[in-house]
Amino acid sequence: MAKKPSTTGRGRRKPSASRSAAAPSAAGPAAVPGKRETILAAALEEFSARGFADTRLDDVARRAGVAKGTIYLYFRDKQDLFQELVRGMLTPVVGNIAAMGAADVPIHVLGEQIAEMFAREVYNTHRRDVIRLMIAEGPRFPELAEFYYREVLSQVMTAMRALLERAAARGEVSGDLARFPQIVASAGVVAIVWNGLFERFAPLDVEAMMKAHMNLLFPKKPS
Amino acid sequence: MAKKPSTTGRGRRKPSASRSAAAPSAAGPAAVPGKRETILAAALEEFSARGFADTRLDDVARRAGVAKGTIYLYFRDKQDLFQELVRGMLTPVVGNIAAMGAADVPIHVLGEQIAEMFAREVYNTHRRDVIRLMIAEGPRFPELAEFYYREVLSQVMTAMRALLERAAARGEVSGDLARFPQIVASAGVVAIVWNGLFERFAPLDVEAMMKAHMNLLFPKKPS
Amino acid sequence: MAKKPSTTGRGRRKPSASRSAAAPSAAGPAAVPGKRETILAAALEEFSARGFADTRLDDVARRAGVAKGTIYLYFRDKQDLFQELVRGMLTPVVGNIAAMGAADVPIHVLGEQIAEMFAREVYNTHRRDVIRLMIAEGPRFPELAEFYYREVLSQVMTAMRALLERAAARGEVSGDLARFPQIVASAGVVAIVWNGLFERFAPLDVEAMMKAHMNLLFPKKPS
Amino acid sequence: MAKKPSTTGRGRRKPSASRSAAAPSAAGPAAVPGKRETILAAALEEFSARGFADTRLDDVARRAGVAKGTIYLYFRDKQDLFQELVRGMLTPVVGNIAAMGAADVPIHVLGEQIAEMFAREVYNTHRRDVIRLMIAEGPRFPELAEFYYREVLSQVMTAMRALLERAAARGEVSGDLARFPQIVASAGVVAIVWNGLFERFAPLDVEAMMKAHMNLLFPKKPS
DNA sequence: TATGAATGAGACTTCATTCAT
DNA sequence: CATGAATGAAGTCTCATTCAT
Repeated sequence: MAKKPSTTGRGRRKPSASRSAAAPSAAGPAAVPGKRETILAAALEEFSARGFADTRLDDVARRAGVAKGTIYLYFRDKQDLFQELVRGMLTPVVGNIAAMGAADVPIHVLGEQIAEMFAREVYNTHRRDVIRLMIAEGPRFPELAEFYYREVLSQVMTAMRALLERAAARGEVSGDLARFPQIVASAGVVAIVWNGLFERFAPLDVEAMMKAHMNLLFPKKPS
Repeated sequence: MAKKPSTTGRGRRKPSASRSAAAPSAAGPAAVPGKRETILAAALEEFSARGFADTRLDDVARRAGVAKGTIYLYFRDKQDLFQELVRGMLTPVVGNIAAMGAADVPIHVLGEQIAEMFAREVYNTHRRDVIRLMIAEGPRFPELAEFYYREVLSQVMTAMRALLERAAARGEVSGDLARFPQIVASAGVVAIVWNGLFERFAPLDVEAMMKAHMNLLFPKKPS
Repeated sequence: MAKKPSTTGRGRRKPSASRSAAAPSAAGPAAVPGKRETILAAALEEFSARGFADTRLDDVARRAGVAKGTIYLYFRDKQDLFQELVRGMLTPVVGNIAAMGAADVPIHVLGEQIAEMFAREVYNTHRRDVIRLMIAEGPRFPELAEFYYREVLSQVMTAMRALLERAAARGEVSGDLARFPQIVASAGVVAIVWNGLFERFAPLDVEAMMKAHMNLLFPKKPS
Repeated sequence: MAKKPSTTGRGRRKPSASRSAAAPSAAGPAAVPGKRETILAAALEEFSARGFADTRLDDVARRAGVAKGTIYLYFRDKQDLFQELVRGMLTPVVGNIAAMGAADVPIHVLGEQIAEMFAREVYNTHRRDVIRLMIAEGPRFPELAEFYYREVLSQVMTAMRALLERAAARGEVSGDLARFPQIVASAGVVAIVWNGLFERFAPLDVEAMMKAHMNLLFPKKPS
């Protein structure tokens, strides 16, 4: 970051465009269909490996097999590329959770399903890397954090809360859980963070831990 | 960082010292007693606000009220400053946990104590910021992550595991918890991460959530 | 030079390439044909005037009429620029001497030819400046000195030795000269050094001195 | 070098003192008798090893066993230290040559004596290093070059010229030599330069080369 | 005299962004 | 649409010099 007014990089900052209007990321050229995706895929690799600040667009371009200038045909700037990456990766999962809340299965079954879904759809996916990025760079991208909350997390939370309230009404779980749905996901978050730092020498088995956690939160026979 | 490993330039390159021993961060000039601490405090503010890469030593210096070069009297370089900051902040808490494992109180009481201690000693402290930094920058500082694990976390884990195993032997908790002591801390971690991103518009009450979590993990009357 | 071998900073450090292969100086962008040469010419002026350490790339860039960053498109760093300059200037002369040894003229004629060639091809040329640089900075560039010896001087020496041995066999010169071909060139070297220091107030006529020297080493009528 | 006006280093330049008046180097404190010499000795080592620009006063101070500030009690600045070093080392040899011209021995004997004296008093001495420094840094120290010429070289030249003119009058040598006394010393200069660059892998036997040269210039039996 | 902590100007190098082709 | 050479602002680190003790 340079000065307060500007936002990120070091280079010349566009003297215009208040980061909201502008064209590229909104619509984008539809011409070569795969190119935007190619760039996003390359960006994912690079951002995951180095974080936002240390990723060079040169490397993204090289990895995507395009010229550096081409990136600017599809994205306003580095930050826009980053945001579009996160947005594109995380938006699709929103539906999943809402769907899970629909089925009316016992909470302890649901817990296992959630753990499995998380492992399958998120953890063993590049989405894990994106969430890691979100966690790491989020404080510096308030806009993005807010977007992420609004478009993704809040919906997940709503679905979870509904689901937990129903279970509470049935006497399956404590009402506290509905107040803090984050608790249900906490093992997953910890796994992402932990393995982000210590995987090399102290790896954590995400799914096993999540299931253990679920079993504690939702005992099978509360008899 | 900018400069490079080349070999000629005006200054002779430091004979290296593999970033660990070396003078500055080890002892440093003791002359003005508070100066090192002043710089560390300023660094904490800046790193917390902007992350590692975007923090300018110029700003650290200005905030500390010293000249830029002075920083280099006490720290080898920006990375050393960062590492010393993390090290200095987190090392002191190691003892706390070990101490808690000693007392032989019922697990559900211990849970509350842990939640309180975490809120008091970590969350409502600059240590929260340092942990946030650690989480954000850790993947790019393998050395630091390793150090942090070795000096801090592994000891916490050991103490927790011991404590949980004793409780399991007494039939107070499931044996699964001893396998994943991270679960006990997960609410705290999630709180740090969550508030790091969403505090402005969706703040999370850490202590309340941790206590709720503890009550779920360690029910008061398992009768 | 300033920056350092650290590991974090914004830019990923170049995977190194032991300062010899690597891209820039090898091929470089061929686009604008003259740009590399323009930069080298500017570098020659600046290095000649100030020496390696005191030359600012800012000045080189200004003189070449390019932006500072452009230099890094063609050369890895300041040292690479320096080395490429020396290499490019001196390599071409290698052939000259070898050619002179071919003709089988009396040694005293050859001596005059060498003196003339030296004056024309080296002394009254920017090559004089490069040799001056080589002499001044060589001790700090062992690699470059070695390269220079291997690619240039050793070949010159070999040619000279052959030439002198033939003359010795014919009884034209003492065998000592073949042991120390440097002697034949010594007047030229001294001229470069002398005028480098004292030209303003005590200039030395190189060609005259070299011819005088040649006449002493190779008397016209040894009868 | 910073800007044209200033002279060398990078640090704050004294806004005053036109490098000529000022106290330190002129008289210097006489108090601790050896301290000035200690510093000069340390400076010799460092300057010889690294050249002017790359020598750090920190290292000079450390080597001399004094504090950095102490250097400024004896020398105005880095350049003054350098100049005093060169001056102090070379001034003493002035007398030697003048003395040699006095004795009226045959020129070929004198030649051998000069070669021996050079090897003994200069080459196998730190004076070699100083001359190397003079050659390397001279172009950047016009004043020093001038001083060196005025105080040392010109006298050597005068003595040599006289000596050679007498020999020429006696018919021992060509009159050309008196025009270019530098020729007599050229082998010595070349040796210093050559070994400065290539000693590691192609060392040159100075004394042998000088004697060979002398024998060529002053044949033993011109009968 | 001597010290050595502190200063801060300076220079190298990087890389986001632009724009002529 | 695409390219990639060129730009130049920015930031880290160095070290000559000062000055309070």
